[in-house]
Amino acid sequence: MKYDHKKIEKKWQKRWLQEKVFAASEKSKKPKFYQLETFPYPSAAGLHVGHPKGYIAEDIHARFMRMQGKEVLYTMGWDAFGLPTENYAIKVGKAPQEVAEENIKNFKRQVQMFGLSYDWDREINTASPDYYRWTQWLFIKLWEKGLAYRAKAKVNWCPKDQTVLANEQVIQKQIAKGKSQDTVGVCERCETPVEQREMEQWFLKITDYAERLLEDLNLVDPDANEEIRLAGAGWPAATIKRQEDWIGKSEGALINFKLKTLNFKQDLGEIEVFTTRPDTLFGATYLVLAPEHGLIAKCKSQIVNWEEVEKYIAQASHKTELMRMAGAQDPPSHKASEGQGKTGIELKGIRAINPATKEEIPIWIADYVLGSYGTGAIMAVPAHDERDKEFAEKFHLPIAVKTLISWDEALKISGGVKKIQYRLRDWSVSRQRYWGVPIPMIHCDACGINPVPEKDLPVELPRLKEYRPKGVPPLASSEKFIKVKCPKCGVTARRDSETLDTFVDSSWYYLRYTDPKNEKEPFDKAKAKHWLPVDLYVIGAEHTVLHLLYSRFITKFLQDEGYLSFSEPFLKLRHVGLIQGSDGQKMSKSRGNVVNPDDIVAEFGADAVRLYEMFMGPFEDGQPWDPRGVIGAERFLKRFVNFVLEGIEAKAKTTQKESLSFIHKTIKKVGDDIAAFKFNTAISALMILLNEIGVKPIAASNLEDIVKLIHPFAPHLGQELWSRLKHDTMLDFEPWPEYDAKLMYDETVQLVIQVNGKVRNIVIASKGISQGEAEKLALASEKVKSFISGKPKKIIFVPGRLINFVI
RNA sequence: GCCGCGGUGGCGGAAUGGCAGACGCGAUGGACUCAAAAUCCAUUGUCCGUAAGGGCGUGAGAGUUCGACUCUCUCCCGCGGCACCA
Repeated sequence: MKYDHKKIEKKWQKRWLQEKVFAASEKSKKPKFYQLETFPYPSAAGLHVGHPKGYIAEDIHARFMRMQGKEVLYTMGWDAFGLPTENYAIKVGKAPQEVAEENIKNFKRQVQMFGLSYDWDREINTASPDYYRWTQWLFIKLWEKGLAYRAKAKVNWCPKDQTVLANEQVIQKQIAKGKSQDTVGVCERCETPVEQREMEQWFLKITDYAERLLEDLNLVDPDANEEIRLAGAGWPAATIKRQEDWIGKSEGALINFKLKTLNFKQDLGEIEVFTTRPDTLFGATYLVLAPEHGLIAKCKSQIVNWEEVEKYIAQASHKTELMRMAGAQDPPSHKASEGQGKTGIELKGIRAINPATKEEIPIWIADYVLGSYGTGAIMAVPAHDERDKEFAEKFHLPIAVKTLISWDEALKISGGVKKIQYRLRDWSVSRQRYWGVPIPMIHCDACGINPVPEKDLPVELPRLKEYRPKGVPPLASSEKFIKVKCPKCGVTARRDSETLDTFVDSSWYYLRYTDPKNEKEPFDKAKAKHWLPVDLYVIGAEHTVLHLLYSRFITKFLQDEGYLSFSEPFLKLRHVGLIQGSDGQKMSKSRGNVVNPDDIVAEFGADAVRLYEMFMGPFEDGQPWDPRGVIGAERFLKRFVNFVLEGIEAKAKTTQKESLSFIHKTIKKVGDDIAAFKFNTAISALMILLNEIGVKPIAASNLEDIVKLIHPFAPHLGQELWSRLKHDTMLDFEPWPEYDAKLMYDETVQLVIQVNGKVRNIVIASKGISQGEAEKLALASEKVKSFISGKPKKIIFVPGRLINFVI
C-alpha cells in the first residue's frame, strides 16, 4: 500500500460520521469518562495550526480511554455570541447571524478534517435560542435568589467597543510616559484605554461564594476512592494559586476611630477602618479615606478647606482619563519618582483619636485607598507599611516608632472585631451591545424589575437592521422589542435592553452537553449526574481565572438549588501551550506568520500534522512551528506503514522473542505517557521501537499491538492498518494491549563502571550480578585498572546499574 | 515591586540523584539515479590527539553527595500573572 493519506482519511472520516461511531450513551454499562475542551469562538479568520493542538491531545486521550474500556463523552460546540463577530459583521455589512453561521460552518469543516472523534449529535451553539433560553433561565434563577442585582457602579467603559467590561476583561498595559513607564487599563480585545463611568449595571453576586470558591480548591476525596476525585487534586498548582490570588482572602479587623472636630457642636461619630495589622495599632499616625468615602460629604460643614477637597475628589474620579492624557503630554524631563508619587489632601477641621495612644491624628483623603475594598478607609502605619511611609514622607506626616502588640490586646483597646475580606468583586454582566443573550427582565414603573415568565422564554434576539453601538444598547432602539406588558400588573412596561457577557454563556455549557436537546429543562438531572463532573478539561492558560471561576460559581449555585449533586465541575485540568509562528512570535495576521491548517493537512495529511503537533515538545509549553517538522512526522508514518505491511507478509512465520522485551516496554511507556499528557515522549518511544525492531521478524499478535499503539495518534492510519490486518471492527473499541512486566526486562544489563564518579567503562553483565562479581568484572578491565592504584576507599554498588570505586 | 514558571548542541527537545544531548529537524559524506526529488546507509556538543584515548561541557558562582541538568543557597537573564486590596 502506498501511504495515500487523502484517500484513507476521507474514507474513515466518512464512516465515523455516518455510522455515529463515537456517539456516547448513558445506557452503556462501561464506566463513563467525560472529556471537555474549551469550545471555540468561531472567528471569521478560521483556524490556524495552533488552535487544534488541544483538540488533538484530547482526541488522543479520548481514543485511548475508549481502548481502555471507557464510555467516553467527548463533543464540540460553538461559543458563538460576542464582540468580534459583531464587529466583523459591521465591517462587512452583514447580519451577525449570517456571519456566525458562516464562521461555524468553516470551523466545523476545519475541525473535522483532523479526524476528531466527537459525538456530533451533541453539538451546541450558544447563539441558538434552544441554548440561550436556558442561559436566560439561569439568569432568572440567580435573580430569584438575590444573586443577580442592579447597582450603580463605577464601571470600566471601552470607548471603542462602546460597552462595559468586567474587571477581568481589563488588562494592564505599560505605556511610555516621557522617560518613565506607567500603566493603563486597556480593553483586552481592542487595547483601547478603558475609561471609568458611573452606570447602573447588572451584577452577579459571585462574592457570596468567595469562601467556597477558595476552600473547594483544596477538596480531596474523603473516601480516597480513585474513581471520584474532586477539584484541585487534578489541577496544575499554578492554576490553583492564581484562583486563590484572584479571590484574595485576607484576615484582619475592623477598628473604629472616634472623630473629633474643632467645632464641638456636632457629633461626628466614628470612622471604621479595615486593617490586616491590628497589631500595629500604636503606630497609626493618621487615617486615609478613599475620595468616594461617604463620611466626606457628611462632614462638609466641619471641613475648613472644602473647596480644595472637592477639587481633589473631582480629579480623582477622572483619574484614568487624566492619567492617560497627561501621559501623552508630559515633557521628557518627567522623572519616575515624581510621576508615580501618591497624591492626597488633608481634611482640615476634623481629626481622629487613635484608640491605643489616645492621640489626635489627622485625616487625609487619597486615591491610593480604594473605595471598593474593605471600608474604604485605612489607618496608616508608616513605621510598618511601605506605602504609608512613602505617603508620610511626601506630606511630612509623623512616623511613630515600631510598637507591636497582640491582636487580642489591639481588639480589646479599640473595641474592634475580626473580619475577613476578599479581593474578589461581583461579576458585572451587562453589555450595551447587540450580539448576545437578551437579559430576560422587564422594567415596570409600578412593579419594578421582574423576570420574563418562564413560559415566555426564550426572549429572542430580534433581527435589527441597525445594531451598531452608540453608547446606548442597540436593543433599546427597537420599539417592537422593548414594548412589553408587565407580567405582574399588565400595563405597558419595558424589556431590559442589555445583553449578557458571553462568559455567562460559557459558564454552564459543559452541563448542556450531557443533554443537549432537552426542551423542558437545561439538562436532565439524572443525565447530569451520570456524566458529570467533567473528568478531564483541556483549556488555554488564559482561562485560569475568568471562565474557570465563573463556571465553578455557577456549578455551586446549581448545586445549592438542587440541580446538581456535586460542587466542583472539573476534576482534572490541563493547559495547552500555544504554537508560535516560525519566527518564535505569537501567530497573528499582522505579523504574517500564520500557518493555515487547510494547506498543511492537504499536503501531509491529518495524521502527520497530528503527530507533529504532539511531537513538538511538552504539551503545556509553546513551541515555534517548524515547517520541516511535519515532514519528519510524515516520514515516520510512511516507514510505519511499510513496517506493518512487510510484517503482514512475513506474518505467522515466527514466534520470535528477540524483540519482545522492547515491545512490552513500549506498551507501558506509550500508555503511561498518554495518561500523563506526555505525548512527545510517547511518540519518540514509537519511533525508537521502529528503529530497534527494524527488519527483524515479529509475531502477528505483536504486530497488532503496535498498530494499536499508534492508533490514538494517527487514527486514520491505525484504522486502515487494522483493516489490512483482516479486522472489520473499529479499532477504537478494541482493548489496549497489555504489557507483561516480567517480559519488560532483558536478561543482561549494561553495567557502568566508575572511578571517583567518572565513567571509565561499560560492560555487559547479567541482570542479577552481585557486588562481588561486579567488582571482579570491573577490575578485569585494563581501562579501569589504569585509574585505580591501591585499595579503593569505598565501593558504591547500585544493583543492575553501576559500580563506583572511590579512590 | 510582588508571585509563578523556565534557562541543556545549529534548532524543537530527552534524561528528576547513576552513561548528558534520547527522538526528530537541519548539516556533512556516501549509495541509488542520465539527473533531481524521494528513499536508504554513515557521521554530527566542544577542545587536544594520526589513533587508542583523554580534557571540558546543562545561564553564573558556591554548597550537599561516592556521584548533580536533577537537591540547597546567592546572583544574572527570559517568559507569564498580579499590581497601591491596607
